[in-house]
Amino acid sequence: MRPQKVDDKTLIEGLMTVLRSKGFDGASINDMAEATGLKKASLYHRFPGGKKEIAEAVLKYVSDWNNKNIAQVLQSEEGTPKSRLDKGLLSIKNLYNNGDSICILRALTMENSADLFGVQIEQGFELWIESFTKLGVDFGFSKAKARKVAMEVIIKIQGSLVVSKGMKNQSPFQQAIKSIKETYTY
Amino acid sequence: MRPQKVDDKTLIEGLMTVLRSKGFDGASINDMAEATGLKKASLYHRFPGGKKEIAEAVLKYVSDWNNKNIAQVLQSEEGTPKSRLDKGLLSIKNLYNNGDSICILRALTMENSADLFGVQIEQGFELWIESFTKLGVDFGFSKAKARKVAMEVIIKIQGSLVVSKGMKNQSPFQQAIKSIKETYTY
DNA sequence: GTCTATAATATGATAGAC
DNA sequence: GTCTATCATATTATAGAC
Repeated sequence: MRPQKVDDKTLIEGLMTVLRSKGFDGASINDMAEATGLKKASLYHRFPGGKKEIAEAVLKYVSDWNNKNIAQVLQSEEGTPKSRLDKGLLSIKNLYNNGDSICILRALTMENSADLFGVQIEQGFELWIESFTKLGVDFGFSKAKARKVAMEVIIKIQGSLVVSKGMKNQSPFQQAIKSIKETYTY
Repeated sequence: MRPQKVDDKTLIEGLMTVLRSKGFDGASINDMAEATGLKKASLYHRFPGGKKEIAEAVLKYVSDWNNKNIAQVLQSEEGTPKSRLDKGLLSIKNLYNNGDSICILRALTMENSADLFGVQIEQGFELWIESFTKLGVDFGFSKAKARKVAMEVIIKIQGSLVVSKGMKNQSPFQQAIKSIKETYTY
């Protein structure tokens, strides 16, 4: 065996970048090879199932990231609810490059990819909603109010990302993050 | 010349359905042929520029639709602001099949399509924002407040569509429409 | 204007050398 | 584990009959 040219994490992150900027149909194996520095056949060696397996691995990585940087941060026992909110929102800002990137769940929510990865996409959204709901409860909201606010938060993040990308202007996203802080602290 | 098999409007609407459910890269000319009942070569006859020209024609159709059903309705001289809001929101509900469909501007906001149709997409969002801003002014808001509310409305619509599609549940979209009415009437 | 047939290219995927 | 070479298929696009 030759030495591994690209480590797993770097590889997955490169693949994720391609998938979320081009979508499942728009991202060719060649695109992925160029982005990661591996050749097509090497990608097939590491993901024998081809493009579908690649997307599944990326979604698994995203799920792990969400658990670590959203769920665990927002629901941690340490720190005040406010400090956890700030930390979570900072992770989100970085995740979306301050409004310049698309959410990969959104990028994969087209007919073809939604058919293939519907469950993973659904669970991704669920995790965010549950995490923000629990945070709202810690802020003193009733369960019902907390869930309502959580939905509004997720919707605001997703919507502002769509608008920011469509209008080539990051401020809708940045404003949305600000207003989410106010939602919880006033 | 043989008789025209499909009229322009029916054709464009069929093409629009394919484009917004599969995206620019995901929609093949064959998909479009099947959806419209024409053969590939016939599509090339009517759109010599191929897929790009098809998408441009669809975006032109969308722009006209927006002018007629959003801009003109919201900014009409007739009726109360509230009645115009209700009429516009009803058009929006129908446009997105009550939360079951994706916004075509969103579907075409991927790297490839955004590069090709960036200006049209940008103008599409602009039109919505301007229209809702003017409506807000008619409701008695200051210009600044009206624009802020308009941005929140667009973001809420786009975000709720993403979440509804991702979670296979139309209620986020339906709730969003309700809450938009409240935004203007309380 | 629509169709069948076909060309040219891109893409997903595999075989086999190193 | 990575690579070059290759294949089969899908896709964009065109030619020419009706």
